[in-house]
Amino acid sequence: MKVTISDVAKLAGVSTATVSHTINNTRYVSSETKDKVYNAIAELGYTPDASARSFRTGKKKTVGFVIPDISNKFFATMIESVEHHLANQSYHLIIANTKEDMEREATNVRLLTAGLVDGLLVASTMDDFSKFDALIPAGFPVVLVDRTFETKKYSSLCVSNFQPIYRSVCRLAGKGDQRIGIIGGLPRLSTTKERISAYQQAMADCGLSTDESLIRYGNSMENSARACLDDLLEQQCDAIIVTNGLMAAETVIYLHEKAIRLVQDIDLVSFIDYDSEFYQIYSNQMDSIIQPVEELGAAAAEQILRRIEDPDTPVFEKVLASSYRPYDATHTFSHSDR
Amino acid sequence: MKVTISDVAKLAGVSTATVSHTINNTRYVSSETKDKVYNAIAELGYTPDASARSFRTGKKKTVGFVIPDISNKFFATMIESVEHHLANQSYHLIIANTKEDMEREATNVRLLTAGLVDGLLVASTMDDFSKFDALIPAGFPVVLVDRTFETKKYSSLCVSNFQPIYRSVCRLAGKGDQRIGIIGGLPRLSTTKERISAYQQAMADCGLSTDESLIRYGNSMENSARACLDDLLEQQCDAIIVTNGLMAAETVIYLHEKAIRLVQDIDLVSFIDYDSEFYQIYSNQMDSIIQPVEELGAAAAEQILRRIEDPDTPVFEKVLASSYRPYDATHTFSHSDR
DNA sequence: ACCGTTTACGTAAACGATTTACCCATGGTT
DNA sequence: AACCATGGGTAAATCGTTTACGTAAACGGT
Repeated sequence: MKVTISDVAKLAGVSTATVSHTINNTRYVSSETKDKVYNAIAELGYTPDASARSFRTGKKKTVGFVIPDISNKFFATMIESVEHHLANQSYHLIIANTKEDMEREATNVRLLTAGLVDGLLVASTMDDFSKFDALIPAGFPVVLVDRTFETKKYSSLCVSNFQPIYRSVCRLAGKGDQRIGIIGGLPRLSTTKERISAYQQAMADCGLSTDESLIRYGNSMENSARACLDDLLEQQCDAIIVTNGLMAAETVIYLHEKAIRLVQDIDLVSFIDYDSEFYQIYSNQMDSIIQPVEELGAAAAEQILRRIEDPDTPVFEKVLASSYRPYDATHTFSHSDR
Repeated sequence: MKVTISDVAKLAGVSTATVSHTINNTRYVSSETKDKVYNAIAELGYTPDASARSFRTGKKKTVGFVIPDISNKFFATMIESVEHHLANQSYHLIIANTKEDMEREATNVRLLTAGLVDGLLVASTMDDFSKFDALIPAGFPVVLVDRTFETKKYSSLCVSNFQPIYRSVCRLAGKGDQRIGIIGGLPRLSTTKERISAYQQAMADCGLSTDESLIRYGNSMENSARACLDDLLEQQCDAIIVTNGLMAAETVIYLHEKAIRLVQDIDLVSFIDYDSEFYQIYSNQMDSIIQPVEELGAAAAEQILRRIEDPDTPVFEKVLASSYRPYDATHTFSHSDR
């Protein structure tokens, strides 16, 4: 049924070694022999079996991406970018969704590292490095993306979190806002910690109250921002900082429901996905923090491929700068047109 | 270095066959022997090698998903749904993005079917069935998703396109709209064809002009809706139908820029992603057509697994009903609050 | 005591590619 | 003429599992 390399060899009148070498360009083969081989391949419609190949060579030409939420635009764009750069090097991408569940992350990492992929990209939802570390076989190529741990054991790529938040607090303070609230993501994540601590430091530096009740945590899923907002509004906030694009959308919608106007009644600063419709609609009414997602994906793909090539590549860490964009009321899309 | 099944067998004092059988529950093993095996496995930290396994069995436990645009919310949600249902059966998902490029689709399908996956899900961007068909090895399990071809050669899952469009035209006509324009997706796609023909038929049935200039095609990428809108607005349209969520967002933004008000100045009907912020914000100002994406993904996963299990499963076709939701001005999110 | 039959496991041959080790011409050097 | 280098090819080992087949021991019935 299935046509194998020896069928080709037989038809071409050469050995399987020669067929393999001509296919893979792995040593000189005379052009006449090459022709014979290629003709036989064409005639039989032969395709080398990928399983057999990766079994023998140990290379699978795949990388895994363990990610918390595929349908979150931020991660979806990252997947797209990673896939694009991997495909260029003829690698394939296997994705595993964890829904911010540590158990699912563990299962997926175990499965993927057990011979399914050559390397792993992880945006981890783990609260503790050792839990994560325990899942990785010694020497397995891993690159942490977006979320990292304190250790220098694995390479990591992320996006600046501290600076844009710090700056935005300062700007709000400069405008006269006193009570500035913040909605963070899951408290266990490195990104959340960095953002919250930037906020706290900036508040302190600006001489503003660092009241605990101004800090709330959502989970970036299931509309959790609403509860946070209820709390913050009760605190009479002049401004609110939202630390991801999903919750930003929830926030805007909820404020509208409550008839609280952006700019006039409350200032909003938010992480937001640049390529979303949401950005286009609201970037004239709130300060935006934009993360370079494409670049993050590109760099992650590049790094994991490098580590797969040479597992002894020294650990690499990079922080890509996010950009902070104060709102511009003259932006093309203006609600006040109506 | 690597610990294999025979290391385990040796340590446990049994044969490799026994180890294999205990791991896979594939024949009776006494509980004492089982214990010996499991102890040896634990002691050595053995994990069966997936490549070797899939080489031997021919099963890779993966399915490929060839998709036109990962960062499009519609497809991202589908990926999420598919991944979820596959993971439940301990299958993995390999994704390949085509960006609506037929060449890339061809390459990806070829690569994936050459031993990388057990089955393939495709939302094809091909204009011609035979081009697609030529890529698929005989008997390879394939399920077409969302976009299909006229033939009954492959199973397909899609979403109703005709009915909601037909209904929306009738509703608009009933409201007194005369010139109803439509923005379709890529003309070569089955979804586009169905939607356009529903539109044409409904227009005719309602006694309205089926002027060609009321039909425009965008490409669901790179802001192509704007050009379409320019044309349609020139045609003095009372209403516009937009056939996917991405272009719907573009449309709303563009109309705002032009200070054309929804409802008052123009009626809008659009396919829209239910779980998007966009839906929450605008579903009170335009009629929505909502596709059951989750269900589509679930059904697709189920079908492809079935075909992988038994390639002789008769070809299966299903159309899931989209829902048509006339707008409700009393919807919670109301712009007029402001 | 003898002969099936079951129970519980072992032996060894695949699976299909890559790759190593080896071979045989041929031609050029001493 | 003996020797070596090299180009172009072959045969066979190898990767780690699964699985068809085999078999020894225990059992039970007559």
